[in-house]
Amino acid sequence: MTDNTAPAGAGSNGSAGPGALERAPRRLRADAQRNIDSLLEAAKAVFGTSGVDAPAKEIADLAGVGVGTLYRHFPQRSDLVKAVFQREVDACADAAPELTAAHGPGVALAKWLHRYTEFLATKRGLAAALHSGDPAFDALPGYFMGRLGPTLGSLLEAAAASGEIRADVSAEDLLYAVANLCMPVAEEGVAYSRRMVGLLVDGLRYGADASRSRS
Amino acid sequence: MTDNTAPAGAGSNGSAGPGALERAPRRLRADAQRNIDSLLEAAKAVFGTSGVDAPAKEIADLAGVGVGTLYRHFPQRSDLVKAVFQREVDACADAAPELTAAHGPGVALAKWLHRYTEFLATKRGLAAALHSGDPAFDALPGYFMGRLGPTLGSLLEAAAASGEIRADVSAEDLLYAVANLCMPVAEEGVAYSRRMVGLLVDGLRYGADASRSRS
DNA sequence: AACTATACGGAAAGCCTTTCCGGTTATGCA
DNA sequence: TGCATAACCGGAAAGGCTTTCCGTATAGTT
Repeated sequence: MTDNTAPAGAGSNGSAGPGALERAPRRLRADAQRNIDSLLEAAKAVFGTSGVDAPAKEIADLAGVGVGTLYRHFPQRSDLVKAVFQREVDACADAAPELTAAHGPGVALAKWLHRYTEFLATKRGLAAALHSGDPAFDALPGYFMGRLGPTLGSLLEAAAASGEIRADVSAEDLLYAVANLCMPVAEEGVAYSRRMVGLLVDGLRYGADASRSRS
Repeated sequence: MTDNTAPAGAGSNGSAGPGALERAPRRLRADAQRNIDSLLEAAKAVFGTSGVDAPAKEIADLAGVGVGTLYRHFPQRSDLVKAVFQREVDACADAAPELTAAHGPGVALAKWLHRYTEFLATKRGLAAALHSGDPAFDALPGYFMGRLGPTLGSLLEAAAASGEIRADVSAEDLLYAVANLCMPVAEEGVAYSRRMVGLLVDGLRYGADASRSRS
């Protein structure tokens, strides 16, 4: 639990110094770090129960802190969501190399997309948040794209090069499309999302040769 | 403008008496009907400007009535949305026969799905509302399914029978999927939705023979 | 032990939805 | 035409949520 996720402000340190993890500005006061941990834990629990757009107070109460504290550490709701799911997003991105090593490009692509689907579909409300238009979630799409875009880009490129899929679909488009298809639908559950993403993947396969000769 | 849409309560009169259009309970008082018309007109305008989840007050103000009046005639926000888009949804459903007459089953299906896409994608926030989970919009998905489900069902059946698409996808799934794909995406506009729906349609074509022999 | 930068917590402000009811007005009847 | 009244109007009020703000408390330091 005592992970030192750097919230609010310490922007995704893509270009940090050598080895420096996130100690950029100063050391956090002990109680502050404790509260951040409590908040992340509480948020994780509440997100699972009531979705990512649960009332802020619910999270603060469960964490045993005031709402003021929550907002100071995570000024935007998306900051909290980002922090909570960061590890899982990373894991998703990291799964690509293994899949590439174990399967052909086309299969690797398909399997990775289904893994991404699984992640999104089981996080109640996450997919919706990605497209809500609510300014509170503004930063999320960018974060997802930045983290997963290159990963999917490589997979797509490889699969297209091997002629297994068409070459005219961008990684961003696909990430958004899958996220959209993972929106919860009345009654239906994850199974629906799986089916539809499968359909989309088949669509990628459909015009494979044509698009290749065209480009 | 002076259409006599029957709001709130006068459920879709699928089984009205002979010729009776919507005079079921009683005649509406003249000012009431006037206000309903104003509200519909205002809602249409505001939906176009600020999306379907614009503040109720904004609509009431533009219509020149109090919020109380709005809520009396349209207790749920979905009632208002439904009333505003009813004609367009009907037009969408009615387009199917023409398409069927003019093209082969596969093409007719594809063209109809694109027409549906066009409708959704140009109504800012409509797609989002369909899946928002917000109780205010609860009735919408059912309405769309009920109105468009049978239409798409026929198209699918015909296309599957002719072997142009696989037979293992339901009309409901597809309606939801397209609605999902029409969710607005940063920067991109309708073009994105068109592309992705096209991909999905290609997915339908992909396994055509396999699914046919399998069934 | 005392001092100060940091951080806490909840009250307050602001926005939105939804309900409610005293006042108004259209409508049918004499 | 004039009246009685059911139907309808409009906005105030209640309740919920987010976000800001600031007096108070405390960790870390000397």
